[in-house]
Amino acid sequence: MGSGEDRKLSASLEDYLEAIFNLADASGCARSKDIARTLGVARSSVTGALRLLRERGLAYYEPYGGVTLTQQGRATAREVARKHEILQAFFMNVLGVEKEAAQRAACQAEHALESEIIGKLVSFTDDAMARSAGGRDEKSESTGRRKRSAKE
Amino acid sequence: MGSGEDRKLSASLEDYLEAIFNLADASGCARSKDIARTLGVARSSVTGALRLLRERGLAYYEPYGGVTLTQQGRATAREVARKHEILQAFFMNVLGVEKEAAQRAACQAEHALESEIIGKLVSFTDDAMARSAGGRDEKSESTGRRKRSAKE
DNA sequence: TGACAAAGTTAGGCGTGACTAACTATACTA
DNA sequence: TAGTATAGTTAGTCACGCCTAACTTTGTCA
Repeated sequence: MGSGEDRKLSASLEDYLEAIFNLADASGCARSKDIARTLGVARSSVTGALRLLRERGLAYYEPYGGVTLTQQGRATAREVARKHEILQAFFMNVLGVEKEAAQRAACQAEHALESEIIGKLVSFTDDAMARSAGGRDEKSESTGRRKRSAKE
Repeated sequence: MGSGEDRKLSASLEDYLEAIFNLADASGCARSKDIARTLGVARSSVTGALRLLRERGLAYYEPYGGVTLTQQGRATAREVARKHEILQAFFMNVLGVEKEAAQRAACQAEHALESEIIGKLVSFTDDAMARSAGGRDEKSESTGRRKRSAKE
């Protein structure tokens, strides 16, 4: 049991991972300050979280250096981000929830639901969208899952 | 700000409230031991939670006495239980998730979703059920929301 | 009515996740 | 290059939510 703890991540650490993933995706490198701003926590809380992610083998991180994710960290973050997108798409496109509220709800629910249910939600959302579109345009834009650039 | 704190309840306290509500519903009175068994926690954890619920004006509770909910406690518990039922119905009846998994997922998600989304989920689940039944039998059994005896 | 079992509480501890305050490192600019 | 602003870390604290161990209260029964 040296480096990579593989216990289930807490909701909080999943949030950090997702934030780092999105920031790195947008600007190449995640800064501690930006992570703090994104998640609405103090900078010192970020430092603590980064240490935990490093201990678990999910992030590369040196004090005063930048933060990047390990291969495993990216994989986990991508899974969290995927859940988020699927849930948000369901709330918006199927239930008709307004974007901000859908965003908030997805943030909460992404930690609560297992992959089995997420999988069923994807099929369901895609079907519902296809049904409501009545086949008139190209299919399955529902989950908006084609945008992430596939680095790694 | 004397007795009734009205800050948002933690997921944990919502669970306690729901358990007390269901136990009292089933057997008239919630025992500490049964709450512990229901939630899979130690008896001492229940004692702590009961004190918090009392401080917030949600439960009547005397050491070594029984536990009952206040009017506000019952209202809150009913809302949590309602969310649970709606979510479980959606997972089972719309997504086709197996009962145990739906139960588990509802337990997690009930704390994450606000009333607006739950409301939309009700309409959606009812519609979906009516659609899939093709109007052949009486409508809106989907959410199974007619069983709770309406005391108070 | 005294002994015993079951139920419940108290005390103390641990992990997590946040905070503030104060410090250190880094980067910018005059 | 010295001063200063910004970024990041460390130290200390707090609340929450759980645990175990030991204690107290209550109820039952011979």
